Amino acid sequence: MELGERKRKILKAIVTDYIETAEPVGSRTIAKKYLTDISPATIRNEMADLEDLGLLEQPHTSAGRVPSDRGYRYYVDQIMEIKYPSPQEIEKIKYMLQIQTINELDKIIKRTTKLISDITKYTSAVLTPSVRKSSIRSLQLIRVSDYDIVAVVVTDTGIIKNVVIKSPNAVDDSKILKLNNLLNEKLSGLTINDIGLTVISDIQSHMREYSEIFSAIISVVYESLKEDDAEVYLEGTTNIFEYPEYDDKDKARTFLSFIEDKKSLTNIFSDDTNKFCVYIGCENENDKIKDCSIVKATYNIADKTAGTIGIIGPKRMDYARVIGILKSISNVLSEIFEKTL
Amino acid sequence: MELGERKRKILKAIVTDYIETAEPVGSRTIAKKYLTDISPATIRNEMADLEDLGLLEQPHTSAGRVPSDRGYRYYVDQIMEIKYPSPQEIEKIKYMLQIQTINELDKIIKRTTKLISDITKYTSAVLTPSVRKSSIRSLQLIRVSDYDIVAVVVTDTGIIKNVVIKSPNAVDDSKILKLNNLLNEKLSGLTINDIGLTVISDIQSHMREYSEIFSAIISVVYESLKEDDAEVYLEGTTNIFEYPEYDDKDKARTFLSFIEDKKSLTNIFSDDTNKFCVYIGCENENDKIKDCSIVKATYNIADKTAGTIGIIGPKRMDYARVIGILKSISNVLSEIFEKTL
DNA sequence: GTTAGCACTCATTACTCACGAGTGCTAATC
DNA sequence: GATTAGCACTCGTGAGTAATGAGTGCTAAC
Repeated sequence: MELGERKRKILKAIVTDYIETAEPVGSRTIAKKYLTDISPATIRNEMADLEDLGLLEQPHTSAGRVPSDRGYRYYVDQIMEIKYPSPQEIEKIKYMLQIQTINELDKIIKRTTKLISDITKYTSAVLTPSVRKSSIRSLQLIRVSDYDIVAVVVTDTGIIKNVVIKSPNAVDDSKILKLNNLLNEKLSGLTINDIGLTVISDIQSHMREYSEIFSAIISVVYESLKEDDAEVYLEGTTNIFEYPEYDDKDKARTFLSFIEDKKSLTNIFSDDTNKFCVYIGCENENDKIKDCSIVKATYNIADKTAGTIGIIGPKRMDYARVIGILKSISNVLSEIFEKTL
Repeated sequence: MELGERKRKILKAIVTDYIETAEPVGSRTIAKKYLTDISPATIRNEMADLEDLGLLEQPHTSAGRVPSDRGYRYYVDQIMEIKYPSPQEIEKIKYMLQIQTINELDKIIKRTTKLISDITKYTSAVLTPSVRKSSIRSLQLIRVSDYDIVAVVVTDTGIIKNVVIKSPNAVDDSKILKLNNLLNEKLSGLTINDIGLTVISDIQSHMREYSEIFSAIISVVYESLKEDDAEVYLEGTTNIFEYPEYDDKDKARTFLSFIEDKKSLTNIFSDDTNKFCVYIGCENENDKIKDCSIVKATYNIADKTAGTIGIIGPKRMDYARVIGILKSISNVLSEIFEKTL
């Protein structure tokens, strides 16, 4: 859709003002604050056009205009200029994410989640990397007691996963060692999806003597790695109370109950077909967040897409700023995780 | 405080009715629903007495009475009879907690959290066991690359913890093996608090040749185990919207922002001096939850107090039922965890 | 094409008033 | 002396009304 220069300016003014004030913006406000050289009447005409185009909406006859979902979309795609954090701010972000002594993957991701919600003042969500999409770097069996084995899987993305295995018959250290070496040799480098029947039966043929223990191990390990284990961390869930759109109890409730449902949240954030993505209002599939917007970006571990960071908030969101922040933090994270482990 | 039989009955009626209806209860209601043989006027006199004793409160002159914090306390301590789930229900709980194929500690605890909030309709919080209070059962080093080691610590309470260690100089499998054996021998059976300078220097004396690697390992492992790693799982946070006391936006917000602050939550729930505990309203130290109640109970792993389960909700809470449920679930959990790993 | 003027719409707020639930007190009753 | 009926009083709640003002669309003039 091609828009004249003046219409663009008016749309921009409306979005900007509405993001700031949360009040429908009228023609007079625009003429006074944004476009001092045109009269309110002209602006009214233009606004009527923009409404006909579906970019603006009127809550009721005697109110000003509010951007529609399509209006926000046009603003995001065609008008807005991304506001990136300054180099100093980015340095500060880097510093904040690595400030502690213990800098495990998990800790950094948790810190990132908190940081995003602190900076943006929206609710942040971060998806941890999943074992499923990673390949196995090392698999180690630890004998805890005669019948208890712990399998530790380390992936190329730096995830460490533990699986407890109850062995059907007693194991000793030498058995464990043999199994260990074999499994490691056969499985390392493979992703979960690579582990099929051929691989399993290949290992099995080398392991005739311990077949019972082996099948106990392989089934539990496989089961545990197969399940989608990506988790969503959330922070700043109560930030929504800062925004008048959630003054209404039911609105707040709907939002929070959506947030509480980790499954659908995981679904949305595990889709990493795009490095970067904005969903505005009814562009969201889930009805519960038809009046929210989601902005998300992926981050890499060892140069491979591993997880997603994002925020969720009211449609009336400072897109330019949020997008700049998320893109920057996503870069910082990928940089930190460039060499992992 | 000694109360006459009739006063006890009236207090009980008021608490019961208020818990059910959330409306201040008047003398007429009591005379009609609970104590049909006394007249409203008599009940009014008794209620005035109970108010003088500080057990009841009046929101305003022309309203009925509401239990005060002390009123609830008296009810919980002296009047209420705990409503335990039926044996069938307890069987169902057991079943629900172990229904999945993968029954790791973590999964069971998460399921417990969800179950509690589902059954009680309040917000549930469960504290995971902490490494700090456990003793080390096995410590295993895994060599992931020349400079990367993962230490896996398994405790007697079934916690498995991973620590990533960057070695200052390259390590090979034989070094790892030696370190492994030594650390295992020296550390297993000890709690974190037991690991002092004497133990460390003892190991160090056996490890002159690898002193650099050793100190890298021991410092990171120690650091990581020392930090309080008990986590609080939450479920049913939006349940509060069911209760009219949180109709007010600020009330809901205060509650949720308290819930979001994992630190203070962990603090409250890590106190396991009592196997079972109820905090009513202003008995809570934190101002944010002065009009909430908390009920909590500890659970055991391998016959040792390991964590806490609990709920948090409005003071107007079905104490008899909640207490029965939590005590039962705590027992079920301890039973499941009797033999761990 | 732009703008001033004006009638019209409609959410918001303040105000009033009747209603009713519940109390405390007094006097009569058991 | 304890219990109860009767009654005046309090106070939150909800309905109804009117004034206010922000903002619009339309028309006619510039």
